[in-house]
Amino acid sequence: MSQITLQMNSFTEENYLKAIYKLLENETVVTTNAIAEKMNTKAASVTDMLKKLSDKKLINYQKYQGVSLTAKGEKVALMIIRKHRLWEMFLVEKLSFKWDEVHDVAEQLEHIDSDKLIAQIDKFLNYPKFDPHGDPIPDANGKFQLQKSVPLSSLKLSEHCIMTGVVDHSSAFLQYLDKSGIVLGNDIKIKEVIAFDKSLQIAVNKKNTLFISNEVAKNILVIIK
Amino acid sequence: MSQITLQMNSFTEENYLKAIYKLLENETVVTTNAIAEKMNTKAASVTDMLKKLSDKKLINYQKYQGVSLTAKGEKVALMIIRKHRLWEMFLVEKLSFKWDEVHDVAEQLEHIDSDKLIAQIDKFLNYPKFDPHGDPIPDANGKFQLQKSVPLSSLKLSEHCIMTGVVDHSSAFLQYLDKSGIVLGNDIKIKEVIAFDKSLQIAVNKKNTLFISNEVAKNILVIIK
DNA sequence: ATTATTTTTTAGACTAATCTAAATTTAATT
DNA sequence: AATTAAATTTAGATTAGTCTAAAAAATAAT
Repeated sequence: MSQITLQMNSFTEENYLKAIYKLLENETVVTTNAIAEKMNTKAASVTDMLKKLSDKKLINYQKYQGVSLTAKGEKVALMIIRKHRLWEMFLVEKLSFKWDEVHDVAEQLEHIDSDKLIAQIDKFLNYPKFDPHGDPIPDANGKFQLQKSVPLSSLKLSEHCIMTGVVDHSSAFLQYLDKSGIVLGNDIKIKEVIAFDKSLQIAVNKKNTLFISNEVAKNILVIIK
Repeated sequence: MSQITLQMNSFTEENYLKAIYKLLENETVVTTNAIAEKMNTKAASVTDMLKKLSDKKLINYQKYQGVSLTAKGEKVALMIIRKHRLWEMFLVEKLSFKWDEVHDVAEQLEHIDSDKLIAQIDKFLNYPKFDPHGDPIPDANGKFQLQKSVPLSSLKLSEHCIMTGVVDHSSAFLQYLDKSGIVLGNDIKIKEVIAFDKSLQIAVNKKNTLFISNEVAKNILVIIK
């Protein structure tokens, strides 16, 4: 049986590209040592991989000069991040994982290779734009929703928003949200801002009115509608 | 950082164990060549792996004598089969994959390592006992449903079952089944029982509705879901 | 019961990803 | 500008999994 060798990237290559992508969010060029630290490996191993990724035209690399991603490399990285975040969403929304339990499993699931699978998961979740940590989920073309999440505490009176994530992942906080019926994707409107302590009166999904402290509001991430 | 070497099996080891398990369903001992063929590899590679699996006490192996699984090896194989079949079920039931589209993806998903994940998928699917092909799904202890087949004619209204075999093996009957599109492993639901002659209206695979006589129903063996 | 054939194993080599230790290049400091 | 320190790369090994070709064992056939 003939086996088409479709230019696939190994798990390891994918992980390097993802690490480089994340490091590039802060810097314009990333160093060998930074990658080694992030990947929990040694600089010599990184150098070897950089040559390989460079040969495959996934990164821009000149000896001793650090690396950046090519358009092709960035696309690959974004698709992995897309898969990672969609799987995290799936685990939380459909399989009742806690927000702090999903990472290790998503690290594995992000490498599953099936366009149909990820398209169906996306659909099953109703095309979420943010993952449970409030991070944006790139679409199938690698484009992000251009709005980024902000703390609920930064909103003004009568502003309208959608809950996208949390800052504090402690189970104490998550349990509080649970008890209060505040769930990812909820529509939240600021009904009153108490000047004294910056506590808020909010309407959740246009009916459930409740009071939350500024401390809580600072830990809830939202996008403004 | 100290890395605990938790006796994990690689993807490759898992695939060998699964292949051996499947070959053992027909034979009491399996040969190097049979494994090579199933794994799409060469006999020499198989020999190397057999030594490794034997060292890990996952198989019983004596040079030139073929192999069988140890209790430990069988447990590992069963857990992979469990994961494979649960994932297939998930893909078909929740993500609207067709039966013939699920295999390749399930081959990847079966190696994801997370007890919680598989427990939750099982729960999410409401603890199915059979996969979309009618194959039984081992439980978390590696036990299969030891339910015995009964004639379809013994079921009550709206009961749900899986076709497992026939009583009458005549070619006339088998041709009738073929023509009616009733295949081993099919999901069958009793939609109506005609009191007068005990004939049935059934839904095959949740869509294909047809009428069968009591005579036919007596000759179709099923297990109740 | 020998010989021929098939099956299985060994020997030696290859690739991907990693490592340590040494060499080289760049950056920082006097 | 010269020297020291830090970062990076090279050289050479290692491990998992694979391969080809040759050797050894088991099976089949005369």
